[in-house]
Amino acid sequence: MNSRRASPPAAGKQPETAASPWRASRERLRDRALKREAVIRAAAREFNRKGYHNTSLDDIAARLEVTKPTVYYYVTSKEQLLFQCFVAGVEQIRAAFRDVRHLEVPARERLNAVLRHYGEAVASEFGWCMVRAEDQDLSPAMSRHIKALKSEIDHGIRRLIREGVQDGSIQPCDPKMTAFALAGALNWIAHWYREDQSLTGAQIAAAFVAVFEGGLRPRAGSAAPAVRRGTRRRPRRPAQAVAR
Amino acid sequence: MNSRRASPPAAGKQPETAASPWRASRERLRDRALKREAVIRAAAREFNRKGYHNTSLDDIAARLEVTKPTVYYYVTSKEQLLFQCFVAGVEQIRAAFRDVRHLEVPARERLNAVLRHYGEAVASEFGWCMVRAEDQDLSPAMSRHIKALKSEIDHGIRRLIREGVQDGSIQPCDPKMTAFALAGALNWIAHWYREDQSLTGAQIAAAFVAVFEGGLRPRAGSAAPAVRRGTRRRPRRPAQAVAR
DNA sequence: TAGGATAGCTACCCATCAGTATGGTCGAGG
DNA sequence: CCTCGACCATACTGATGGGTAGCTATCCTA
Repeated sequence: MNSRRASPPAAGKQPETAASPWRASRERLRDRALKREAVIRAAAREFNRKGYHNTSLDDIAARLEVTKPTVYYYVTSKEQLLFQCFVAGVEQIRAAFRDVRHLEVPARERLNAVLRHYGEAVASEFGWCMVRAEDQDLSPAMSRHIKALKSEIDHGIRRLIREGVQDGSIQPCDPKMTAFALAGALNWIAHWYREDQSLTGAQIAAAFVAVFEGGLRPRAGSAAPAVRRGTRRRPRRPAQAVAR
Repeated sequence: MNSRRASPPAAGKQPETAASPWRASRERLRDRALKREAVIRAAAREFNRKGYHNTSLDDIAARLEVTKPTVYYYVTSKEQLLFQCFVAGVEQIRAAFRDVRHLEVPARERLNAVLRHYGEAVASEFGWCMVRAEDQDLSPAMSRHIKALKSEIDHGIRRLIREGVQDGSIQPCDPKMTAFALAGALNWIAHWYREDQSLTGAQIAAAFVAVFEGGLRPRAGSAAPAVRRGTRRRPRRPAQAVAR
């Protein structure tokens, strides 16, 4: 992603982008914050690939072409690493809420805008960490912190739904369940996006929003002509293909 | 830790149901399958509480008031334990597909029936394992197996969606994205159901299906009267309550 | 009542991995 | 040139936990 400082290639193996800042060994910039950020990103990528528990700090260090104590020079623990990844992801979503706060459009459109950003965040490199950071893996303090952030987002969605119901732009519904359904669908993107990147996060989010908006049941005046029955029994395939 | 053998109460702590079969010390049924099932269920419960990696086999054994080698007497590895839990959950969903196969109703109703069972399965005690069993935690062989099962379910949902579009009972849409959205929302139940069991799995699933069916956008002839604007800016709360 | 199968326990091995002690290198300032 | 501090490596510790070796107790069968 960022090949900093004019050091030619030197790292010819991993197709990963983002050459580590340490490579430019001579003119190494001594900007702590930048390196720390690189550590966080590397951790996010490894967590994303192998999961939190299957990633050792040696792995992360190796990916940066440094050693474990170097990683510990920038973060205090593995747990903090996960937490930072989580916060990085969540911050994108909080920004989405701030962005729509001042829009003078019906709540449903504000909600859709948030959901689109939400989807992009989940498909981003921090998406996995954000979605999968489990309270069980963290100290009670950090667990509380994460829950609070998640709850904030959840209630933000619920509020938009309530407002939409009030201003008539959203079908009357249970805000809590609806928020769970929407957020769940988007969160789940993190589970399959890694294996199927045929669409961008924005495209997926847009497709999801379309599904949420319209619903499954055909609308009057929509494309589908009528309730024509008939195709309800298919010819019974002999053996269910389990293939992949 | 465990006072074994005919000791009446001794374990007065956990409100958990399902007393371990070992308690009935005298007339203990020597049905391997039953005990093995108890091991699987205990594992599912512990995985559900603390996550796969944070659960040791000693934990599971302690919960059953036996020791680790006893657990290994019924399963060959921790990995297999997770796999069995996964299969137990997935089997409920496969059964749902079989059940609706012969219904003579529009595909949307068949889909809804599957989704309701799906939701119940996710909220069941195996839901967590089914949803969270990660290929990274399993051997390549089991990983492939799990992927195949997941793919089978995914394609089953897609097929119902396609059939619904054909028979006119479902709004035209992209079957793949729609299936992902539906399954994602339902899968995500496993993440919050543990902490919020105010509703049963069936109730949640029904609520979700209602959201999916109707969509967010108000329908003509529905409750919401009109597009009455007005409430779009709230009085701006002073400090966003992050509370829980 | 001997003998085998079943079922469970104690005690152990060992690989992994988070985290650390310690010491070396390099640039900057004196 | 010398020293200080920032930065990073080598090499270690300590604990956890998956998995096993081998003994023991009970029951069923003959």
